[in-house]
Amino acid sequence: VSVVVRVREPLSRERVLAAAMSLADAEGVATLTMRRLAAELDVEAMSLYHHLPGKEALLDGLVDTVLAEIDDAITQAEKEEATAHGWRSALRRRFLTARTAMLRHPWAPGLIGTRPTIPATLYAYYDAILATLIGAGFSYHLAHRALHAFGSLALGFTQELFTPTTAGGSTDVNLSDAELAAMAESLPHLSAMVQAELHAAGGDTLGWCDSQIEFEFTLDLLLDGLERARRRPARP
Amino acid sequence: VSVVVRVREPLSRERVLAAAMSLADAEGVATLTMRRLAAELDVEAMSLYHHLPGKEALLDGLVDTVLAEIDDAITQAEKEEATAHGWRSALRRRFLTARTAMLRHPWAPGLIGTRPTIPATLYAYYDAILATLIGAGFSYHLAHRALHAFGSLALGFTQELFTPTTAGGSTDVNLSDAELAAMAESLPHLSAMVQAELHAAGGDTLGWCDSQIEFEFTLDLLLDGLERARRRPARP
DNA sequence: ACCTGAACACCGTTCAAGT
DNA sequence: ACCTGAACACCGTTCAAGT
Repeated sequence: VSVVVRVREPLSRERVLAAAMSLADAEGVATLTMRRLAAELDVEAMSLYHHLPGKEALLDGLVDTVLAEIDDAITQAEKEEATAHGWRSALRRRFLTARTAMLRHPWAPGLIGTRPTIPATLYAYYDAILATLIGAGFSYHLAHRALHAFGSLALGFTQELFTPTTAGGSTDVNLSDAELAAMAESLPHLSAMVQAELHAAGGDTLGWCDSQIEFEFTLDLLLDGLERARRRPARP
Repeated sequence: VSVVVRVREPLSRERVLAAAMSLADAEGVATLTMRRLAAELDVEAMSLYHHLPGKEALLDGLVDTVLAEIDDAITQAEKEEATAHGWRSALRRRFLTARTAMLRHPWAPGLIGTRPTIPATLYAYYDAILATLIGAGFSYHLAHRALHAFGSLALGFTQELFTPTTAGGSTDVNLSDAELAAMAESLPHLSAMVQAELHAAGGDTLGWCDSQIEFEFTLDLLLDGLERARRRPARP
């Protein structure tokens, strides 16, 4: 008899991280358990511990991988080209590039926000931002404040509290007339705003709360403010 | 024989939430398990389910409680007084008030950020912000963008990625000369910034990364930008 | 009605044992 | 060396049973 032997590729830190990455992308970071991840790799949960110290290390590894992805996306050519157009467009470009990576991995912001220690990669990332600011004549003091002001925007995401995707009287939401009336009474401005914006968007629900446009608006607000602060050299 | 009977106060949703609140404040939201919370109340874990449908409801309840705390702190008198001084100082006051509540409950930002559904209380909170903006002549469109731009600032917290509290060569950090040199080489701008800022603060580590000042700086940056956008009525 | 013990289906992780 | 089974100490939650 002839026997086909399916040789399993040996496990490795890289293979484990890659599997964790696609599992998180596909089914969310909540489903990422050691047992489930092991099953995905056709292995027992305990085998993972030979390549990673534990789950915390796994999560740290995921964050590092995403940060590396961002850095890869910001190619040298891009950096130089953008720098030629000034610090403002250089950072704008950088943050928007980071954002595309974050959109690929929707779980990353939450993970980055809850990690107990700052990943070492992040320091290099901020050093690069600082290089741009200092090179443009920012004082260390103002550059420092700029870093804080950017906050999570520097990594391409925002902490959105207000996503009233289904709060309005749009067609795809089933609210009774009574409910709509109650909402118009208890939340008059919110209701009016949703109506006005939906009307302006021509009933196009996609135009309502376009996160890309909102992101760029907020970013430009900050960049403009910093540019003004930069030209007003006296410290407050 | 005389018998002293210690009558236990009966459980209630309020008592459970209050206990959860103080447990989270004292030991962090991570230690908040149904079993641990029950033990704190001198009761079995399963008793909690008579007053709350489950753990998700418990967490939702915690968020609602914090939001109610913020709303209580923004008294009517404050609102009116602040409104008399314009939308800018009204919102500034509101967001700084929210911040004090968040400082009392450091776990709240993380919880609010990860809750799957938006708490109903939040809609009322945003309706009040909108009332201020619209009353000041904001268009619904610009007001909408303002809400997104505020993001978590409206609830008094920021997603801080960069907290180099111990990254510098400060006295309370034990870095060898070799490590310092390595850092100065790999992270030149970050090192220089930390040095410059520590020197400017006169070696006062407290003056370095004062989160209150950083918060107000970012907030003013946004408020100034929105004020300029308000006076430039044409939509971009 | 309110509270409870035992049990179920999960976690991350340890450890001794396999090859 | 790399992988594994069984076990431990936890989770949230269900359910039948107590009072």
